[in-house]
Amino acid sequence: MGNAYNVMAATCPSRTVLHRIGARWTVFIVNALDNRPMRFTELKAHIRGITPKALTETLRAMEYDGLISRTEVPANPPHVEYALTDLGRSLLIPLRAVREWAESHVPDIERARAQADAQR
Amino acid sequence: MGNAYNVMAATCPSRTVLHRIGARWTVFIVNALDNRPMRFTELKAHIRGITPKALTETLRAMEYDGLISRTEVPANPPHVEYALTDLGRSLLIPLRAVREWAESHVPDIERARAQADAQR
DNA sequence: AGATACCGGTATCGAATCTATACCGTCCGA
DNA sequence: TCGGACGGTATAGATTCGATACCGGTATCT
Repeated sequence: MGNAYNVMAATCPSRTVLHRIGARWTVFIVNALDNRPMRFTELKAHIRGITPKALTETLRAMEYDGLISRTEVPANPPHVEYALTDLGRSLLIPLRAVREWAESHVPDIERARAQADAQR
Repeated sequence: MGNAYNVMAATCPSRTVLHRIGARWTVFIVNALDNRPMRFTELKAHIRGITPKALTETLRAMEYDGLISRTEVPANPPHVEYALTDLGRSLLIPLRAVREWAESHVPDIERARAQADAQR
């Protein structure tokens, strides 16, 4: 395939894309929206410890990048729904793998840390 | 499988692991060490735009977590080699996918951004 | 009608983090 | 002995982040 972009180049647009994906909370939001849309408050409750400010900023950035959609539902009472777009769903595949790696390698990392601490 | 860790819980150890993986430069270093060890200066040249401070700090943290090894080679002249450990190589699989996603979806994101800009 | 609660956020401020830039000691070859 | 590469540190400034408080609109309860 050999595409034209290379994240190692400082000025390559893919660098800014990777920077955005790697932002503190993006991986959480993408994983949270895995199998259904969610509301603002619902996301905030689901992703423990995220502040409303961080949530708002990350959602806005992801919407700007076309990863999620924001829909004001004119029901009674009205509310807002966030959902993954097709692009966001394609990102879910690698980011779910990252999440799973993190969850399944906790003991390995804790062991490495303990060993490093013992060494000193 | 159903492991005991869940990144969505604020106090779960997997959260700190994910935070570490998501740190600004980890994904670059893991991808840079893909197929061979590298020296400090080599890494700095390869990952364009990284500062020596950021490189040092990220390498130290990754070594602490057991993702890379740091070896002082007593050759002439002596030098230092950084390499992925087995654990680091296992992380390479998801992080390479993230990198590839970034490199292959630049046009999609640029299109979304342009459309968002036009809308306002 | 008034009080209360929930939703989807903003505003503000101090703390932590990241970047840019300059510098440093050691080793080596010329 | 001079210069340069290597593997970093030190310092300062800009940026980002997190904690906390607040706010306007809409229901619902009494």
